Amino acid sequence: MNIGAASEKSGLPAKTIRYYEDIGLLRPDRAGNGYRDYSMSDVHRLRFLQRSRSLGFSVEECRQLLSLYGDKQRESADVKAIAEIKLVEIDRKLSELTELRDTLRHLVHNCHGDNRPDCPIIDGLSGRAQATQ
Amino acid sequence: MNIGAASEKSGLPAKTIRYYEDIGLLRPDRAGNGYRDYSMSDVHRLRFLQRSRSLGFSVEECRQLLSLYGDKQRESADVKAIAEIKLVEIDRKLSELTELRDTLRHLVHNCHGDNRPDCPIIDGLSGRAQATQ
DNA sequence: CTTGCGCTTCCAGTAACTGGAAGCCCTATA
DNA sequence: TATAGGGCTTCCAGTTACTGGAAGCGCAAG
Repeated sequence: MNIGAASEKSGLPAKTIRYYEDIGLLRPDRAGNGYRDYSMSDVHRLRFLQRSRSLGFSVEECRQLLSLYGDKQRESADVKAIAEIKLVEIDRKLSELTELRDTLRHLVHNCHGDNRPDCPIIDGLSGRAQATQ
Repeated sequence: MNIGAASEKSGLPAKTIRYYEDIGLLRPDRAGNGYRDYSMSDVHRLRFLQRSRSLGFSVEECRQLLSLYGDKQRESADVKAIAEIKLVEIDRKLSELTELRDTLRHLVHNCHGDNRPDCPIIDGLSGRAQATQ
Protein backbone atom coordinates (compact mmCIF):
# COMPACT_ATOMS: atom_id res chain seq x y z
CA MET A 1 0.00 0.00 0.00
CA ASN A 2 1.07 3.63 -0.50
CA ILE A 3 2.23 5.94 2.26
CA GLY A 4 -1.17 7.63 2.47
CA ALA A 5 -2.89 4.36 3.38
CA ALA A 6 -0.09 3.41 5.78
CA SER A 7 -0.47 6.80 7.41
CA GLU A 8 -4.19 6.34 7.88
CA LYS A 9 -3.82 2.82 9.26
CA SER A 10 -0.97 3.69 11.63
CA GLY A 11 -2.17 7.08 12.81
CA LEU A 12 1.19 8.64 11.91
CA PRO A 13 1.61 11.54 9.46
CA ALA A 14 3.34 10.59 6.18
CA LYS A 15 6.13 13.01 7.08
CA THR A 16 6.85 11.09 10.26
CA ILE A 17 6.75 7.75 8.46
CA ARG A 18 9.41 8.95 6.01
CA TYR A 19 11.44 10.26 8.91
CA TYR A 20 11.27 6.86 10.64
CA GLU A 21 12.57 5.30 7.45
CA ASP A 22 15.42 7.85 7.35
CA ILE A 23 16.55 6.84 10.81
CA GLY A 24 16.27 3.15 9.98
CA LEU A 25 13.17 2.08 11.90
CA LEU A 26 11.70 0.35 8.87
CA ARG A 27 12.54 -0.28 5.25
CA PRO A 28 9.45 -0.55 3.06
CA ASP A 29 9.62 -1.87 -0.51
CA ARG A 30 9.53 0.48 -3.46
CA ALA A 31 7.05 0.10 -6.29
CA GLY A 32 8.11 0.47 -9.94
CA ASN A 33 7.15 4.15 -9.97
CA GLY A 34 9.40 4.92 -6.99
CA TYR A 35 6.53 5.07 -4.49
CA ARG A 36 7.05 3.41 -1.11
CA ASP A 37 5.08 0.18 -0.76
CA TYR A 38 4.07 -0.76 2.78
CA SER A 39 3.24 -4.32 3.89
CA MET A 40 0.92 -5.13 6.80
CA SER A 41 4.02 -5.90 8.84
CA ASP A 42 5.32 -2.39 8.12
CA VAL A 43 2.00 -0.98 9.26
CA HIS A 44 2.24 -2.99 12.47
CA ARG A 45 5.67 -1.55 13.16
CA LEU A 46 4.35 1.95 12.48
CA ARG A 47 1.34 1.47 14.69
CA PHE A 48 3.57 0.21 17.45
CA LEU A 49 5.80 3.25 17.02
CA GLN A 50 2.81 5.58 17.17
CA ARG A 51 1.65 4.00 20.40
CA SER A 52 4.90 3.72 22.25
CA ARG A 53 6.00 7.22 21.27
CA SER A 54 2.71 8.64 22.54
CA LEU A 55 3.30 6.79 25.81
CA GLY A 56 6.54 8.62 26.39
CA PHE A 57 9.14 6.16 25.13
CA SER A 58 12.02 7.66 23.18
CA VAL A 59 12.71 6.64 19.59
CA GLU A 60 15.74 4.68 20.81
CA GLU A 61 13.62 2.83 23.34
CA CYS A 62 11.14 2.04 20.58
CA ARG A 63 13.97 0.75 18.44
CA GLN A 64 15.00 -1.52 21.29
CA LEU A 65 11.45 -2.76 21.82
CA LEU A 66 11.05 -3.42 18.11
CA SER A 67 14.28 -5.38 18.13
CA LEU A 68 12.72 -7.75 20.66
CA TYR A 69 10.73 -9.02 17.77
CA GLY A 70 12.75 -8.36 14.69
CA ASP A 71 16.36 -9.16 15.45
CA LYS A 72 16.88 -12.83 14.63
CA GLN A 73 20.48 -12.64 15.87
CA ARG A 74 19.58 -11.47 19.34
CA GLU A 75 19.99 -13.85 22.27
CA SER A 76 16.85 -14.82 24.14
CA ALA A 77 18.37 -13.95 27.50
CA ASP A 78 19.10 -10.51 26.14
CA VAL A 79 15.52 -10.10 24.92
CA LYS A 80 14.25 -11.17 28.32
CA ALA A 81 16.51 -8.69 30.12
CA ILE A 82 15.42 -5.76 27.98
CA ALA A 83 11.76 -6.69 28.26
CA GLU A 84 12.01 -6.93 32.03
CA ILE A 85 13.56 -3.50 32.34
CA LYS A 86 10.82 -2.04 30.19
CA LEU A 87 8.19 -3.85 32.25
CA VAL A 88 9.29 -2.05 35.40
CA GLU A 89 9.07 1.26 33.57
CA ILE A 90 5.66 0.44 32.16
CA ASP A 91 4.35 -0.47 35.60
CA ARG A 92 5.56 2.86 36.93
CA LYS A 93 3.91 4.71 34.06
CA LEU A 94 0.71 2.76 34.70
CA SER A 95 0.52 3.73 38.34
CA GLU A 96 1.34 7.36 37.58
CA LEU A 97 -1.33 7.49 34.89
CA THR A 98 -3.84 5.91 37.23
CA GLU A 99 -3.09 8.50 39.89
CA LEU A 100 -3.41 11.31 37.38
CA ARG A 101 -6.74 9.93 36.19
CA ASP A 102 -8.08 9.62 39.73
CA THR A 103 -7.07 13.18 40.50
CA LEU A 104 -8.72 14.56 37.37
CA ARG A 105 -11.83 12.51 38.07
CA HIS A 106 -11.97 13.97 41.53
CA LEU A 107 -11.65 17.42 40.04
CA VAL A 108 -14.44 16.78 37.55
CA HIS A 109 -16.81 15.32 40.15
CA ASN A 110 -16.17 17.90 42.83
CA CYS A 111 -16.44 20.73 40.39
CA HIS A 112 -20.03 20.79 39.14
CA GLY A 113 -19.47 23.58 36.69
CA ASP A 114 -20.59 26.36 38.98
CA ASN A 115 -17.80 27.04 41.42
CA ARG A 116 -14.35 25.55 41.43
CA PRO A 117 -13.10 24.42 44.82
CA ASP A 118 -9.77 25.83 45.83
CA CYS A 119 -8.32 22.48 46.87
CA PRO A 120 -4.60 21.74 46.53
CA ILE A 121 -5.16 19.47 43.54
CA ILE A 122 -1.60 20.04 42.51
CA ASP A 123 -0.59 17.73 45.35
CA GLY A 124 -2.53 14.97 43.66
CA LEU A 125 -1.24 15.87 40.24
CA SER A 126 2.35 15.84 41.38
CA GLY A 127 2.20 12.57 43.31
CA ARG A 128 3.76 11.85 46.65
CA ALA A 129 6.68 14.24 47.09
CA GLN A 130 10.13 12.75 47.70
CA ALA A 131 10.38 14.38 51.12
CA THR A 132 7.62 16.21 52.97
CA GLN A 133 10.16 18.51 54.59
CA MET B 1 15.79 25.72 48.18
CA ASN B 2 18.37 25.95 45.39
CA ILE B 3 17.95 24.52 41.93
CA GLY B 4 20.07 21.49 42.78
CA ALA B 5 17.70 20.42 45.56
CA ALA B 6 14.66 21.16 43.39
CA SER B 7 16.19 19.05 40.67
CA GLU B 8 16.73 16.13 43.01
CA LYS B 9 13.22 16.35 44.45
CA SER B 10 11.49 16.70 41.09
CA GLY B 11 13.58 14.29 39.07
CA LEU B 12 14.22 16.96 36.43
CA PRO B 13 17.71 18.16 35.38
CA ALA B 14 18.51 21.73 36.44
CA LYS B 15 18.83 22.64 32.75
CA THR B 16 15.25 21.57 32.14
CA ILE B 17 13.99 23.43 35.19
CA ARG B 18 15.56 26.66 33.91
CA TYR B 19 14.06 25.98 30.50
CA TYR B 20 10.59 25.56 32.04
CA GLU B 21 11.04 28.90 33.72
CA ASP B 22 12.04 30.48 30.38
CA ILE B 23 8.82 29.30 28.77
CA GLY B 24 6.76 30.51 31.72
CA LEU B 25 5.78 27.26 33.43
CA LEU B 26 6.86 28.54 36.84
CA ARG B 27 8.40 31.62 38.40
CA PRO B 28 10.52 30.81 41.45
CA ASP B 29 11.72 33.52 43.82
CA ARG B 30 15.29 34.80 43.70
CA ALA B 31 17.55 34.85 46.72
CA GLY B 32 19.75 37.86 47.52
CA ASN B 33 22.72 36.32 45.71
CA GLY B 34 20.74 35.89 42.48
CA TYR B 35 20.18 32.17 42.98
CA ARG B 36 16.71 30.79 42.20
CA ASP B 37 14.77 29.88 45.35
CA TYR B 38 12.21 27.10 44.97
CA SER B 39 9.22 26.60 47.27
CA MET B 40 7.55 23.24 47.89
CA SER B 41 4.76 24.38 45.60
CA ASP B 42 7.32 24.98 42.85
CA VAL B 43 8.67 21.47 43.42
CA HIS B 44 5.13 20.07 43.13
CA ARG B 45 4.69 21.80 39.79
CA LEU B 46 8.05 20.46 38.62
CA ARG B 47 7.28 16.96 39.76
CA PHE B 48 3.96 17.12 37.97
CA LEU B 49 5.72 18.31 34.82
CA GLN B 50 8.24 15.49 35.06
CA ARG B 51 5.46 12.93 35.32
CA SER B 52 3.10 14.18 32.69
CA ARG B 53 5.91 14.80 30.18
CA SER B 54 7.19 11.26 30.69
CA LEU B 55 3.65 10.01 30.05
CA GLY B 56 3.62 11.59 26.62
CA PHE B 57 1.79 14.86 27.22
CA SER B 58 3.16 17.86 25.38
CA VAL B 59 4.43 20.91 27.23
CA GLU B 60 1.33 22.80 26.12
CA GLU B 61 -0.91 20.05 27.48
CA CYS B 62 1.00 20.20 30.75
CA ARG B 63 0.51 23.94 30.85
CA GLN B 64 -3.23 23.38 30.41
CA LEU B 65 -3.33 20.74 33.12
CA LEU B 66 -1.40 22.99 35.49
CA SER B 67 -3.86 25.80 34.78
CA LEU B 68 -6.64 23.57 36.10
CA TYR B 69 -5.15 24.25 39.47
CA GLY B 70 -3.45 27.56 39.22
CA ASP B 71 -5.65 29.89 37.23
CA LYS B 72 -7.99 31.58 39.65
CA GLN B 73 -9.75 33.40 36.81
CA ARG B 74 -10.73 30.26 34.96
CA GLU B 75 -14.39 29.25 34.88
CA SER B 76 -15.26 25.97 36.54
CA ALA B 77 -17.16 24.71 33.51
CA ASP B 78 -14.02 25.32 31.49
CA VAL B 79 -11.88 23.40 33.96
CA LYS B 80 -14.34 20.54 33.84
CA ALA B 81 -14.33 20.46 30.05
CA ILE B 82 -10.55 20.36 29.81
CA ALA B 83 -10.28 17.73 32.51
CA GLU B 84 -12.84 15.54 30.78
CA ILE B 85 -11.00 15.69 27.46
CA LYS B 86 -7.77 14.72 29.19
CA LEU B 87 -9.55 11.89 31.02
CA VAL B 88 -10.50 10.26 27.73
CA GLU B 89 -6.91 10.51 26.56
CA ILE B 90 -5.59 9.12 29.82
CA ASP B 91 -7.95 6.16 29.62
CA ARG B 92 -6.70 5.42 26.12
CA LYS B 93 -3.10 5.64 27.26
CA LEU B 94 -3.92 3.35 30.18
CA SER B 95 -5.37 0.63 27.99
CA GLU B 96 -2.50 0.88 25.50
CA LEU B 97 0.05 0.65 28.29
CA THR B 98 -1.76 -2.33 29.76
CA GLU B 99 -1.71 -4.09 26.41
CA LEU B 100 1.96 -3.36 25.97
CA ARG B 101 2.71 -4.70 29.42
CA ASP B 102 0.75 -7.87 28.81
CA THR B 103 2.57 -8.46 25.56
CA LEU B 104 5.98 -7.97 27.11
CA ARG B 105 5.03 -10.22 30.01
CA HIS B 106 4.00 -12.88 27.56
CA LEU B 107 7.34 -12.48 25.82
CA VAL B 108 9.27 -12.77 29.07
CA HIS B 109 7.34 -15.82 30.26
CA ASN B 110 7.38 -17.69 26.96
CA CYS B 111 11.02 -17.00 26.45
CA HIS B 112 12.94 -18.88 29.11
CA GLY B 113 16.30 -17.56 28.09
CA ASP B 114 17.22 -20.47 25.88
CA ASN B 115 15.38 -20.08 22.62
CA ARG B 116 13.24 -17.21 21.50
CA PRO B 117 9.96 -18.21 19.89
CA ASP B 118 9.35 -16.71 16.50
CA CYS B 119 5.80 -15.66 17.30
CA PRO B 120 4.30 -12.53 15.73
CA ILE B 121 4.64 -10.55 18.93
CA ILE B 122 4.59 -7.40 16.90
CA ASP B 123 0.85 -7.94 16.48
CA GLY B 124 0.50 -7.63 20.23
CA LEU B 125 2.88 -4.69 20.40
CA SER B 126 1.01 -2.82 17.71
CA GLY B 127 -2.49 -3.43 19.02
CA ARG B 128 -5.51 -4.40 16.99
CA ALA B 129 -4.92 -3.17 13.45
CA GLN B 130 -7.44 -0.71 11.99
CA ALA B 131 -8.39 -3.16 9.26
CA THR B 132 -7.22 -6.76 8.89
CA GLN B 133 -7.40 -6.42 5.12
C1' DC C 1 -4.34 16.86 -22.53
C1' DT C 2 -4.59 19.34 -18.56
C1' DT C 3 -6.26 19.64 -13.82
C1' DG C 4 -5.41 17.97 -9.45
C1' DC C 5 -4.13 15.04 -5.88
C1' DG C 6 -0.63 11.94 -4.15
C1' DC C 7 3.89 10.84 -4.25
C1' DT C 8 9.05 12.07 -4.41
C1' DT C 9 13.39 14.66 -2.44
C1' DC C 10 15.48 18.37 -0.15
C1' DC C 11 16.02 22.08 2.88
C1' DA C 12 14.54 24.97 6.48
C1' DG C 13 11.98 25.69 10.84
C1' DT C 14 10.07 24.23 15.46
C1' DA C 15 9.71 21.94 20.08
C1' DA C 16 11.86 20.45 23.90
C1' DC C 17 15.61 19.97 25.61
C1' DT C 18 21.06 19.41 26.36
C1' DG C 19 26.03 20.62 26.42
C1' DG C 20 29.60 23.82 27.05
C1' DA C 21 31.92 28.21 27.95
C1' DA C 22 32.78 32.09 31.02
C1' DG C 23 32.20 33.85 35.25
C1' DC C 24 30.18 34.79 40.11
C1' DC C 25 29.01 32.66 44.99
C1' DC C 26 30.17 30.11 48.86
C1' DT C 27 32.34 26.80 51.83
C1' DA C 28 36.30 24.28 53.28
C1' DT C 29 40.75 23.41 54.02
C1' DA C 30 45.84 24.69 54.08
C1' DT D 1 43.48 34.80 54.58
C1' DA D 2 44.27 32.74 50.19
C1' DT D 3 42.80 29.41 47.04
C1' DA D 4 40.60 25.28 45.33
C1' DG D 5 36.28 23.34 44.06
C1' DG D 6 31.55 22.65 43.45
C1' DG D 7 27.09 25.00 42.67
C1' DC D 8 25.03 28.75 40.72
C1' DT D 9 24.40 32.36 36.85
C1' DT D 10 23.67 33.69 31.63
C1' DC D 11 24.26 32.89 26.88
C1' DC D 12 24.87 30.48 22.75
C1' DA D 13 25.26 26.41 20.12
C1' DG D 14 23.94 21.53 19.23
C1' DT D 15 20.55 17.45 19.31
C1' DT D 16 16.24 14.89 18.94
C1' DA D 17 12.12 14.23 16.83
C1' DC D 18 9.58 15.91 14.09
C1' DT D 19 6.94 19.50 10.71
C1' DG D 20 6.23 22.79 6.84
C1' DG D 21 7.06 24.18 2.29
C1' DA D 22 9.01 24.28 -2.35
C1' DA D 23 9.82 21.97 -6.74
C1' DG D 24 8.78 18.33 -9.50
C1' DC D 25 7.11 13.57 -11.15
C1' DG D 26 2.97 9.88 -11.46
C1' DC D 27 -1.48 8.88 -12.43
C1' DA D 28 -6.60 8.83 -12.95
C1' DA D 29 -10.71 11.74 -14.37
C1' DG D 30 -12.92 14.83 -17.15
